[in-house]
Amino acid sequence: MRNAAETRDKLLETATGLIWQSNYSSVGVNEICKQAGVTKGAFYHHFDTKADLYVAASRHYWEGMKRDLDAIYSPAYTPLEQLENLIQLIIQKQISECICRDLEVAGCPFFTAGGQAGIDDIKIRRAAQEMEEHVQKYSVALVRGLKGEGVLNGDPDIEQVARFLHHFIQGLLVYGRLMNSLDAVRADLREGLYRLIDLKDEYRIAESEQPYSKASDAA
Amino acid sequence: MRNAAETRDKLLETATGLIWQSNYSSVGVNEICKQAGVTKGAFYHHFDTKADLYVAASRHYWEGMKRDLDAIYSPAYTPLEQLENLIQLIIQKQISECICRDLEVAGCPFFTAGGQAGIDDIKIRRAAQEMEEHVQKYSVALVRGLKGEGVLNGDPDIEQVARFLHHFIQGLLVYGRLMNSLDAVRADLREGLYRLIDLKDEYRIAESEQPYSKASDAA
DNA sequence: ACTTGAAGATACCGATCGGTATGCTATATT
DNA sequence: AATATAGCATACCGATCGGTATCTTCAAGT
Repeated sequence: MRNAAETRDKLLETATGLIWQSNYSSVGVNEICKQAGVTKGAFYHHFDTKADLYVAASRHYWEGMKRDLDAIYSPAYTPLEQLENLIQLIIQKQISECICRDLEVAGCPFFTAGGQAGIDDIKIRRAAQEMEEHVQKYSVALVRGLKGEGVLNGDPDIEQVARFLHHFIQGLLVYGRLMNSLDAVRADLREGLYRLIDLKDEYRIAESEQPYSKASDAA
Repeated sequence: MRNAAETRDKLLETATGLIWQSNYSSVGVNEICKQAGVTKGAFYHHFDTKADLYVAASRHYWEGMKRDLDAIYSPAYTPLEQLENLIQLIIQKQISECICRDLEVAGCPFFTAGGQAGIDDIKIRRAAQEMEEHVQKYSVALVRGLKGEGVLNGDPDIEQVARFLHHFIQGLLVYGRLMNSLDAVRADLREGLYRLIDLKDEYRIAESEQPYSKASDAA
């Protein structure tokens, strides 16, 4: 009974990290255990299968992301500020998540893994779908706020535009990861989102006048 | 010397198919050989490593896609028609590629695999980058044509918008695959692209008046 | 103090992994 | 016809795969 929760968390985070820098099927249980400093007996004491660990890690990861999203979508901010917060968060996350790794862009390991899962890996797929549903709610709220504020052109389908954001962000992050270039993400993120939500020109922020400097790592 | 090219092609296409319905690292050499009706000796006669097969399969896949792209981007079409062709091709490809498989949406296996590859799998990454570079040229040509035709609002950065298309399409296909819903792709593809290229309203085609019916499978 | 069960350690399981060594066979070359 | 080599088959390699069986340890409940 010596520190069960800590062992579990260590496994969760180690697994997330390893899956992050490669992918689900190429990361072995042995490797996870070794890096987590945990024996296999302990592993299978906490999780029935490797897939179950994955699902747990996915939820664990979402909890952290939920905190971030709650923060940037706080009612303390206007919808426009929330949008800006989102842009900054995406960039910032790539930096923080890639610390101690050799990647410039991480993306979301669980989402991409879910998109690559075969029909057989139902658990993996469901985990990604679950996260997708969660994040979609936040995006809908953002777009609804923007629309309510009257900063969008036309009369868009809110849920559809929310999906647009998601598609684009995911695609961009995969691209950024493929090219191993965070600058590639920076170059396209803002303008792409602006176009997808069709933000009125007068509310757009030019790339040259970004609020924070790129290197504001100060925690 | 009995039919070397055929054996090679069989391996290439079998590998592509298998990787398609799952992913690179979870598909074994044995499985590929078995399904291709080829022995392991034959496999390693044609390819040095599994990764080399993957790269070859990637190029083989690109050759087919290049033919498709050359067809839809033919000078016989106006830029607007080319755009419409692209939309139809993406949908159609998902249908044709998924025949005999249990997936509704396939996406591009090589691109997503490249995006998930670790730093170590340089070959896999390079293959995806290579294909990315190729397809980007086509997208640039499309956007340039559209801009030249004067059907786009504003004065967009052509290369950037071309990248936008790619990000969005890839993200959407991963989403469609995750949800296993081709309708999800259909629902967002056209409108998303329109917004990213900022096509003038008068040139947009409403979802309800699509040129071909959804079920036109006739080869 | 004694029991109980969670937490974890060690050793092992058959299966499969990517890859190799060697041999056979048919065709092309001389 | 003899030879050489591409094309392929069979058998096998050590390593690793996900998972299990069994054991110890330690802390809480009574």
